Amino acid sequence: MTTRIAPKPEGRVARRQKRNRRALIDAARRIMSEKGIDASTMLEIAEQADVGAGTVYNYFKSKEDLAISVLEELMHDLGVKIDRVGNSFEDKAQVYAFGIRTVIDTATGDVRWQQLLYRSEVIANAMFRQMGPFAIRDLETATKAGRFNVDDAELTWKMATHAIVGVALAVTTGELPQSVVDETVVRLLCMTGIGRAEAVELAHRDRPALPAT
Amino acid sequence: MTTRIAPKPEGRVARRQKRNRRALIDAARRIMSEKGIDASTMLEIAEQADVGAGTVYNYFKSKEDLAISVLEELMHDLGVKIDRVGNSFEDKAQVYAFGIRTVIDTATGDVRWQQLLYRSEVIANAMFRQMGPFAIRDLETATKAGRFNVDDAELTWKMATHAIVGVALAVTTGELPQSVVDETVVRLLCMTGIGRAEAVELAHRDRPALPAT
DNA sequence: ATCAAAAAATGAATGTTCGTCAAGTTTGAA
DNA sequence: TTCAAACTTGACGAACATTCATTTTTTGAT
Repeated sequence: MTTRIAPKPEGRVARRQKRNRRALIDAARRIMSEKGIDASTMLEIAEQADVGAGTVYNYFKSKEDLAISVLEELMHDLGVKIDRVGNSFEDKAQVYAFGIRTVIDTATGDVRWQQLLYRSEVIANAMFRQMGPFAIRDLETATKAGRFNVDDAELTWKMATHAIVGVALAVTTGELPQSVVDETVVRLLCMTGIGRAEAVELAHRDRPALPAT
Repeated sequence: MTTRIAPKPEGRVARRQKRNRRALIDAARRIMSEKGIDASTMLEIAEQADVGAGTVYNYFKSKEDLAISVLEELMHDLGVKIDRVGNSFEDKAQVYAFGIRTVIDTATGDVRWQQLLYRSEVIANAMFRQMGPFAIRDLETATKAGRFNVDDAELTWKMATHAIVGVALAVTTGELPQSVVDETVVRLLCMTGIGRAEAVELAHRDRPALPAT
């Protein structure tokens, strides 16, 4: 006889807060993707999310903090999606190859990413943290299987994220042509200590499409 | 009998402009190195350079533009200095290895660089442009000599600059220990298509010190 | 159901900084 | 000396991130 009505595992407040947080991240992503992080204003984001200007600061410490949340979510989602597909490969080296290939394709192809690349260190860091667990695991697995030669997977992944963002930015600005993507994958694979010939072979295997957004 | 006094190849204006430009870049470098690019104000830079606030904009289109000039000069100077020493090596692969090693050591060791790393894409781009002529030439020379296997040196260098800045930033923030520098050089050499064993050997050869600043 | 205290939301106000501009100064040629 | 062009200046406007006093909503005790 403690309670007759169903227990409330989550109050109205919690729900509203979840809604607000979600609305803010969605609004920020839309606006920041369109105009770039710096050119986006907190007021516009708040309006788009339908909350007061001050409310944003109940949820995020600063504009930078909000941008980081946006980027981390973007990276997290892509990481999970890649991981689901990638696990189907037999060759463990191919798992990593598929992952970096897909990230680069997304970074250079998805308009939602392009404006975000201008804050390289922020996006690279988000990529490092959110996709790192998968990428580092793949590097280590492939090394144990004798395919790669990587003893500091964390460092290798750190280098890879920054290189990926750098190339994606150069492609986006037109400084480098889209066609460098292939060679970028090859170079990143070379970084794992396999020779170039093997890297080329690995980079050119057929790969499945990602499930749609 | 045209002029008796020494010819004036350069008027007072030109001299003042040279002084002002120099003073501005020096002031900007000092202040930006200390507080970071974003936290530096144009007013403080102008005062430090002893010119009016508006004058800065006669020399630089914007704060960003001034920061780029600072970084390009920093990169240019280091590039030239490295190039002078590097040319003494017989092994062409060693020239490139020495170059990237020195850049990383400087980036992680010189306090004047540390605050600047937070604008990764700007500093990586300055590095790409100013040291690119040397680095790309070295990559191509070593490839022709059969030491490296690089057919798109520009891309390889683009990736290297971003990776270097990324690692340097991680070391600066304490996210990665200083000791990763060795392995970073090895990975960057791997990127050139030589195998890992050779990269390790190349990275660990003795190297001469740079002449002091 | 009522109410007071706590939590959250609000948007007007604050403070900072970039970049502009009208007014003043310097330059060097005539 | 005179003058127009080029340069310098610092006060100012506009934009924006963040703060904070107030108002609104929620909570839980009675």
